[in-house]
Amino acid sequence: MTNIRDLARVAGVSVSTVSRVLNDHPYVADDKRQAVQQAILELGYIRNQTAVHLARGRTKTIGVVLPYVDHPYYSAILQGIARRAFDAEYRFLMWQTNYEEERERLALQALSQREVEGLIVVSHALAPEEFLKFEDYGRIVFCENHPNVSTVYVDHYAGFRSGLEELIRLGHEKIGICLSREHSVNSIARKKAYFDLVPDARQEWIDTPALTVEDGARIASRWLASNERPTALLIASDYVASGVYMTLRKAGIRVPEDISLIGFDGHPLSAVMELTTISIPCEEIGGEAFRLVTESDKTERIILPFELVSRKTTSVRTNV
Amino acid sequence: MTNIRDLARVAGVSVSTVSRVLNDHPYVADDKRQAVQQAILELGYIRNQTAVHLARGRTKTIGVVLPYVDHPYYSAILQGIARRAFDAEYRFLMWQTNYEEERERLALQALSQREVEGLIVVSHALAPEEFLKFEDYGRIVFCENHPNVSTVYVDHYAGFRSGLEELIRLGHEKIGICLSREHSVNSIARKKAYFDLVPDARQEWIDTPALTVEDGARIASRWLASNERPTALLIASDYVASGVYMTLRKAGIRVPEDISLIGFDGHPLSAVMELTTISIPCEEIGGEAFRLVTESDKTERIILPFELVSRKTTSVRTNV
DNA sequence: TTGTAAGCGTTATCAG
DNA sequence: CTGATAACGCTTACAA
Repeated sequence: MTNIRDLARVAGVSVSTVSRVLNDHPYVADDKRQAVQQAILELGYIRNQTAVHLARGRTKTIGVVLPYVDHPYYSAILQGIARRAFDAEYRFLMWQTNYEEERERLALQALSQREVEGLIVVSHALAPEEFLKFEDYGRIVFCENHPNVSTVYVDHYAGFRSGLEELIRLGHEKIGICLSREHSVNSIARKKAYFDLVPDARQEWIDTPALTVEDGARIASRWLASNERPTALLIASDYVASGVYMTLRKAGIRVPEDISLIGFDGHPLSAVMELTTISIPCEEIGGEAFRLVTESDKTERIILPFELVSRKTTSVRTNV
Repeated sequence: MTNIRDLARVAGVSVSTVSRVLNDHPYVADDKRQAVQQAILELGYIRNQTAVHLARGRTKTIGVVLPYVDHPYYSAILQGIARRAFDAEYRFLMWQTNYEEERERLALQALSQREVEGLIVVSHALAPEEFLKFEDYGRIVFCENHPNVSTVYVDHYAGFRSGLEELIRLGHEKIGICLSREHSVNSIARKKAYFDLVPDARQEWIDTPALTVEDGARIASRWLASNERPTALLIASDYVASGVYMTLRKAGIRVPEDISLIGFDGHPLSAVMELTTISIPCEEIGGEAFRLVTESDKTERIILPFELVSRKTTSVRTNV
């Protein structure tokens, strides 16, 4: 493999001059520059990035920790990261973790080993403190609301609150909620909003996990089988809400007459399904997280807005 | 930053011994091994992967080229790649291209610059030959059916054929198809199946692009507005099919009485929507592609199966 | 504007 | 089993 030294020899210059040409430095005489470029062509030289990384002491690569790729919320965030990374000529490595702590630790290890310069933690199982132990090795940005960390997030307490307020306004009293995971920060915030706002909030009306369309089907079946049914459901994901919606309709339940449904995320699917939803800017979360991890030099907290989008799955309570 | 030399000094051994300990080589005396391990703890040593990469001449990283992350087909493949990569202790860099040639070229550049050892090209805009020019730098595996390349794919001609045969068997004559992109290899194969099999195949009954739920809504509107309507639609993605389905139902069209619908991919959504679909093993495509790019040393072609899953959106033609 | 030479932090060969 | 020492391919003071 031809290297910078071969180039120098053929071009009749020193390696530093070659390096300067390669990096578009000023102060290189035109004839030398051309000689180097000529040699590059002649020898079919291609620069070895790994060597550049080592010599520069940086990789222009960040790491992304997320539980699943195959889920609209995460893939939307990833899309946001990918876009910004491309523009900034950064690369990123991804750790798809299934929420397994061991996998998350591997990302942390990569950070300490200087493989990546920073980490975007989209969602995680490990305690935030575990991540912060590695702060010395590079910036760590979360996409969830933890105290004292750099984070880009949506206020899920307020988000859920707005959904619940809407349902209460519509006359609903028996309201159930569906949470993605039992103990995630987001779920805890959402649960708090539920108990704070809904007088008749009940533990048994909290369903979890709510991550996939299949979860939606399960939640609907459970609702159908229960003897005291909520008249409204606030569901932490449009995907899941779609599953609930379709399964209920299949069973002859009328939405919104028999039950009101509100989803979350504002996924394009919700528009086509005419699902009332709380829309959040997923791509922007990813984009901003990328910005923080690469550009910011202090702990920053960015709160992105949500918006209640009323469509056809919510209405005034009509039954008991 | 403490390095291998510091370690050697503190442990009272040579750097080679340290390296041996680090790499679990045999032939290291127990006391020296322990001395090194002691030093590692003492100095809080962490190995620099970039240096390892340079010295070893390999990065244990592959590249993935794909147009969008935020699409169930691609994210499912990505999930398959991610899983296998994790197990094999490989990392991967992703180029999210929007089908822009310039972006695809950057992935190729990374291959030639030895940043990645191989490339999985899930879908692409550049001609396959452009990719093959870079074969010297590492293995390139496609997830589409091109001649003379390593590839993992589903026979989309046969897949579409099976869907069309089903519709014909059900008595449909006026059949339309929806293709993801106009000129992709998959679309060409599918179009061929259409013209080969459907006697009354018409150019105007081919709708494209069909990639997003919104495309589904558009396709449905177009169908509603047309004066000669197909009685059946074979749609290249479940996502799009869902959009078509919901939009038609909204307009009072009965599925399958008024129109039969078949989707593609076998996405979980199709089950909940009771969509007839042609199911393919997306994750396995990714997984096998990873295997080929990292393990195989010859041009290999792997054809993965599809399966027609009949559900509630197809029936015998009842109207004209 | 250019060149020399010392890194960057490892691995790996080869002699002992 | 162990240690010198030469790679790996590039960047970057520093001196000229």
